Amino acid sequence: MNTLGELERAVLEHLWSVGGPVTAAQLRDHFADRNLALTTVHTVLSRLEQKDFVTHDEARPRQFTARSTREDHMAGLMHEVLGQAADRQAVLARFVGSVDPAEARMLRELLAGADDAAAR
Amino acid sequence: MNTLGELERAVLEHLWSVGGPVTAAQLRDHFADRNLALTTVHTVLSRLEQKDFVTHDEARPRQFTARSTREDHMAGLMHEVLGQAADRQAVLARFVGSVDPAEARMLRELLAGADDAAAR
DNA sequence: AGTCTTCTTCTACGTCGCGTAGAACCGATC
DNA sequence: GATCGGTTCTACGCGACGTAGAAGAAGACT
Repeated sequence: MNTLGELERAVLEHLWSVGGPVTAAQLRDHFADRNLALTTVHTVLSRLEQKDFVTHDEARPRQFTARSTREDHMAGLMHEVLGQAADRQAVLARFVGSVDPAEARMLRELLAGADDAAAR
Repeated sequence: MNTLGELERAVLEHLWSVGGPVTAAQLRDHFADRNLALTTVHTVLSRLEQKDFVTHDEARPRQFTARSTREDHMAGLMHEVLGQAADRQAVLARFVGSVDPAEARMLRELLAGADDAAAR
């Protein structure tokens, strides 16, 4: 399963919110409060790369980018959890049983749309 | 977030599948292939207790029980993931966008029911 | 009651992942 | 080719987890 450390998560989060490519120096500056050494940022980035969350180009100041969007990642995590369940339906039932009403309505609409698409 | 080790997970899994109370000795026997010492099982159980996944009674050979069901636990995990998302709706959209049709239909029914209940 | 047996708790060690960074190395620029 | 910023290598400390021996407690047996 997914297992990211605190800093790893924070870095990935920043890559997501920026959306585009980011250099190690920019990351260090973004986390100025933590007073990180540049090499620390590089270490974290390379670990994120090993875990396939991040890629970098070959430009001289390396540009790092998140592989997937935050939303896809999280939806993926949810599917990962669900995938480990023996009784998927039971889990889904508990899950939707405790989403708030506004989100429930949104889910219904989304599901109705999916149905239309499937029917066509 | 939730972070369980391999053995911790396996033990919890067994408690879930048994459903009822289980002794440390029974657990050791269930994992006979691993050749675990009883104390190892106890350590794992006490760590699971610290993490609030397990309780035990005061009977002489202690009886250990999982606090929540597997389904509730997993639904809870899904909510935990969702709870960390800035844009919950976007995540939900991706999520339901990739459930298989049968499960989508089930979800629609469940959500319709929830709506009825909320409307009353 | 005193001891034997069994179960439980305490303490500890090895390993691994992560935060952290110095040291060494590489590529461009003056 | 010396210098300077950027990159990779190597490593250390710490906390979590698998693992279990040693010590302690609660009954059982005589």
